[in-house]
Formats: sequence, structure tokens, C-alpha cells
Amino acid sequence: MDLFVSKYFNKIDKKGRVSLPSSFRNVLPKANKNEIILYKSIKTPSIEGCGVGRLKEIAKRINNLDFFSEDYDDFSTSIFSEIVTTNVDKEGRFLIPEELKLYAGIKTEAAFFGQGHFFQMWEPKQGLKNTEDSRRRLLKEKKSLRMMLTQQK
Amino acid sequence: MDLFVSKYFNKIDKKGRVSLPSSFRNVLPKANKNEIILYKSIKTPSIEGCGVGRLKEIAKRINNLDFFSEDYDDFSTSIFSEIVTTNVDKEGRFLIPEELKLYAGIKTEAAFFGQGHFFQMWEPKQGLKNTEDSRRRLLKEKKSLRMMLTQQK
DNA sequence: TGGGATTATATGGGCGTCAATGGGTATATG
DNA sequence: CATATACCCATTGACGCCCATATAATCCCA
Repeated sequence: MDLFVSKYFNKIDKKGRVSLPSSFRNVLPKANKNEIILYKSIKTPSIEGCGVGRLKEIAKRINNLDFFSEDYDDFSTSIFSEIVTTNVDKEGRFLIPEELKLYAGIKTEAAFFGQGHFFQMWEPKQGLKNTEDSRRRLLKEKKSLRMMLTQQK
Repeated sequence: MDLFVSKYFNKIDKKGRVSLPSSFRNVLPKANKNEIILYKSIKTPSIEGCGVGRLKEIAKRINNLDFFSEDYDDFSTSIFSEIVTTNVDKEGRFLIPEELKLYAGIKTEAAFFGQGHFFQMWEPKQGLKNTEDSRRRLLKEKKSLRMMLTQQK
């Protein structure tokens, strides 16, 4: 499985370390197994993360913008300076930068939510509430959800 | 990781030295580990920096501008003639030329912002304000920023 | 197929190393 | 000779690496 799926609730220890769920670790390419990137979610008070391969994709895309345009600077600043790289230790744990913890309101426990090609980290209660809310929103448009689930490729 | 990412706030000591963030040092090619180039940003009151290898890329970008336009001369002059090379000492520190410090309003502390293939140095408060502004501009076109971050290869 | 044995995962803690910072002294350069 | 800069050494705190344990999952064989 090469997708981030399911949810996990892991503790943050005294040193600030938290285990990246084992199944998430397996999604990371063996080459860059020990490095992940984290950034603030645009839409929600959560942290998003993924392997470094994704960052290189983003870099390529930004590089294709007009070098002297304002957009270039805006993207470059908003993305590269906001992204942090973190090392996963041999036990599969990593440190969440203080600023990101504040942004997400995470203190002693982090909730990991698989999102396919990336994952989100939430303060547990807020994260659960968010999944309820988003499911509720989907059910309001049952038709579109049914389509999504039953449509064949 | 071979990109300048994340942000750091480092102090400038009595002698004018400042540490190049460790993760930035690792981006520099091993061959020219101890040399970086600095120049005034064209669009903002900040200093931009990168490894010497990047010079060729900058030259290429400028060459892609219309040779007979006023922009060509302006960019060419503004960038190339203003470039200074600086040596990084064994502890990873370097001196910011006085003129550049004045240009960016940097005094006792420098903020380093990763920008992918180069980095920027700001007076801390101005730098933070700049990232906020630039993010605000992008969020007005939420779709484009989101695309940049989530689009799949 | 039951149940003990092995492995994996999440978690805790000690300790050495490295990064950021400060300062003294040699050396270069005009 | 005077100022600026490079090199060397020292300190502090953060982080990585190693070892340890408990619980959960898996295996494997009788």
C-alpha cells in the first residue's frame, strides 16, 4: 500500500517526540525513509505531511513560473519558507516544530489522518470533530457521494 | 534534501558574524561548501543568497528576457554588478557586507527564509510581515495555492 | 487449531554529538 | 601599524542514536 490511510492517535513524549504510524512509514520511499516534510494546512488548523518526493514536485512546478513575476515570489515564500523538514529516527519518531504544534493546538497527543497522498495531524478532539463535520457535509449531497463510491474507472 | 526550505532566526554577533542555518549549508555543493553569493533582492528589501552554482541559472533567466528591452539591462545590472561572494567559516558563519545589511535593514538578527533554489535574508519583523502579505495575496486565489500543494504528478 | 514463542510497534530514558553562539589570537591587507 | 577577517577553542542546549520495556500482532509447530 502506497497511500496514507486510516487514523491513529499517538502520544507526544517529554522530549516532544511522536511516532509516525508504522503504516505511514511504509508509504515513504525507501530512499528517503527518514525524512518527511510538514506544513500548515491551508484550510484547517491542522498540519499536513508527506515524503520529500512531493516537495521536489512542487519545486519543479514553481520553477516553471515567470522568475521575475510577483506570483513567483508569493508561491516561493508561502511554500518553501513555510515548509519544514523533519527527520524520523530509527524508532520511527519525529519532532513537531513548536510553531506547527501551536497552529494545530496539539499538546500531548497527535491524531494522524490518512489523506491518500499526504496525511494530516490534528489535536485529537478537533480532528474527530472535523471528520464528523466533513462526513455530514458529504451526506447532505448523498448523490455525489454515491457517485464517488460506485463510479467505475 | 537539496532545497532551501523552512525559516530560521539567527543572531549577528559583535564581529558581524551570523550562522548560515545548518540545513542550508547542506544544500551547498560539497565542492564549494564554503562559498556563497549574496545580492540585493530586486523586488523586496531583502538579501538573496545561494551557492555559486546557481549563478549560471540566474544568467540563463536573465538571458531569456528580451535583449533589447530596458528590463534586460536593468536586471542584468542590478543583479550581476551587485553580487558579492562571501566565505563561510569552519563553524558555518559568514559576514554580511555592510551595504547589504543596510539595504535589508538588518541589525542584530537575521531571518533566513528558504525559497527552494535560493534563500532570502530579512530583518526579522519585516520578513514575517512579508510572508503574511504574500500568503494573503495567494489566498485570494485559493485555488491556485491549493493546486500547487496538492496537484498530483 | 490451540497456545507458546517470536516479532513489531509505541513509548521511555541515558548519553554523545552537533548546531548556534561567544570570544581570544594570529594573520593579512592596505 | 590599524582594522578587518580567518582560525582556534569553549559553552550551552537541542537533537540523534542507542538501549530498554510493555503491549499487541504474527508466526509456527505440535
